[in-house]
Amino acid sequence: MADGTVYLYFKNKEDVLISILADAIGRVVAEIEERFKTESDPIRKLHYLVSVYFEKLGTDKNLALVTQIHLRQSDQAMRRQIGDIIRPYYGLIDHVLRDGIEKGVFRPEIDPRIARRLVFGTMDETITAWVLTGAKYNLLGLIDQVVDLLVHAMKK
Amino acid sequence: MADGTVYLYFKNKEDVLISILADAIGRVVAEIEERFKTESDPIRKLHYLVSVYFEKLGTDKNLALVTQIHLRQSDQAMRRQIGDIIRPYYGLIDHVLRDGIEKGVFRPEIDPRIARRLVFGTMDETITAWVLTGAKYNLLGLIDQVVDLLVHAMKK
Amino acid sequence: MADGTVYLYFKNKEDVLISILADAIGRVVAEIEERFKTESDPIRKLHYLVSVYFEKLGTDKNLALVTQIHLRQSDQAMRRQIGDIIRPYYGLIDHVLRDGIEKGVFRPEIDPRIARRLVFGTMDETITAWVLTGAKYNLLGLIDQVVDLLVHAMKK
Amino acid sequence: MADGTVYLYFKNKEDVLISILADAIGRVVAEIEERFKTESDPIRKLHYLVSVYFEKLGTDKNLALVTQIHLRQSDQAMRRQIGDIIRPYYGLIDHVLRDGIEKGVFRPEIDPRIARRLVFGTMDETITAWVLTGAKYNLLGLIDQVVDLLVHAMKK
DNA sequence: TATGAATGAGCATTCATTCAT
DNA sequence: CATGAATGAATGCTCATTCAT
Repeated sequence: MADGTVYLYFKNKEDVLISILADAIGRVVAEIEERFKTESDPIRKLHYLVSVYFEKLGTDKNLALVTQIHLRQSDQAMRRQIGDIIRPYYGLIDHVLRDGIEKGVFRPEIDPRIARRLVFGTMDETITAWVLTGAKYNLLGLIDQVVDLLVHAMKK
Repeated sequence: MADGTVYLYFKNKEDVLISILADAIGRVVAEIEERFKTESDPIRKLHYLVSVYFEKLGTDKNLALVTQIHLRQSDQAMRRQIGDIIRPYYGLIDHVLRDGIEKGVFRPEIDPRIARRLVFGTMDETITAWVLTGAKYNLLGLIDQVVDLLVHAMKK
Repeated sequence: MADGTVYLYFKNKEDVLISILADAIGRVVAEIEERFKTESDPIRKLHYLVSVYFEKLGTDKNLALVTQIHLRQSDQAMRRQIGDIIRPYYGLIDHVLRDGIEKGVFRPEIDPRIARRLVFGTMDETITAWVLTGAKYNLLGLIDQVVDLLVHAMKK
Repeated sequence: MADGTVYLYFKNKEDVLISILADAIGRVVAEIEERFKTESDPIRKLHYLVSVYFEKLGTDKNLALVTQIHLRQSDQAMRRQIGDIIRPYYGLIDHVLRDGIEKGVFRPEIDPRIARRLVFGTMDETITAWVLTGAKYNLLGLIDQVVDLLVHAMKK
């Protein structure tokens, strides 16, 4: 595909990266929401929250490069757009946390906003470390250990 | 300060950013190491690990902008340098985790490498979120809640 | 032509200038070598050596500006490249000088290295003077007089 | 001497280089003119013309660097000044040539303007080659061979 | 007189974007 | 629809010059 062809389908480079992110996050969120319809256990929900995200990025190195490397070089205007796109996923994390608290599985004293950063930050750091090594090992093999730590952080 | 002035003190733009990071991490690590000489409780060590880092960035918005925003736009060569600079801090995290496991405070089954990403990823995400809001609230007020989550994630 | 366009065809500004020189000298040398195949008289060879060089620069003011003005502002690294490019032409001068001495046309006591500087220096000075006047007169009209001086300098 | 001190004595960098040249050429011209008062042989005059110039540059590498390298990077305005400064030396060359023709030593058919380029071009090329090798050999050792070639170029 | 830290105009180069084909 | 050569705004850096001390 030639350089110029991109501009037939996207407004600019920003639009390309944003679209890739929006598409990926959209699928992740849709898949998780679908699953949540039939899943009520907060811990299994949290496990699913992490595994779908890891699967999507862990099986698509280029996508991971976009989200963990290229999108980090964005300016303020773009960062706002990124925020808008990720918000639904943040919403799912918040939902799981509140649900877990409500159901007496997670500690009621945790602040969902801070716990959300724990969850997303841990995932993000794990994926970035994996990308920067050149995706040499299997990211999916870390899911259980990551979820175990997150669950312990919040559960009663 | 004029454009050219910076080149009297730094080799290039990369050198400016790297020097700022190296200086800050150096101070953080030195301060923590000093404290660790008289502190043996892994949980209080972890608290200190987080608070010194938060204090350094939370009281210097420009430093936080450099570490959370500007340094993220770096190329591969620079990322390796950044890795070298942060490694001592990673070493401190690892030390606390191993020490906590040895002393029977943290669960022996946790993988320190993954737990390190939990610790650093949570801190990083928390600080980035703070910077992106324009540092409108006090970052230091989050220390106890962040540490509480991290401790629960790992303790027996 | 826009600033950036040149970088589609050349590595950098140095490459532009060097390529122009290499191309010109390459043509000059090829033309002279071709002629030398059927020419055995050293004096006529010397005449041809000068006239091809003068013709190339004397009919292309921009080329002359590059060789006599722009390429003189080069740094040490570039000067070495220039030396490598001009060497074949120097080789032709040396060939003519040695050939002339062998054939008993030029004085055997002349040092070819110094005589080469006489030949090239005279040509260079003549062309530079012409360029600096704005190429207001016909350079080619000087060929016979220049060659006459050079021949007398060396012949028995 | 500090950077700024230069500007107490010279208008700008151009002025520094120009002054160095003017001073050197001035001394060379004065010395030659002095000698010419008691010398009437055109060939010995030519020899003196070359040797004083070679001596001045050949015993002061920095001066040679200025005249052969630094002054070549000048712009049009500066080149005119350089021309004005060298003109007296050109005048001496012209004088010797005309004198030699008048006295029947040099061939009457030579054009002094072109012969001047032969003389100056050969000297210039010889000195530049010497500077570019790092002044590793003794320039003065070439005087006799250079003058011999120049004399043969022009004498009857 | 002398200093040298600070200056900022100038320039080579890059790269996201355009547009004639 | 697709191309890719051409574009030129943006930027990192240099270096001759200035000026407060």
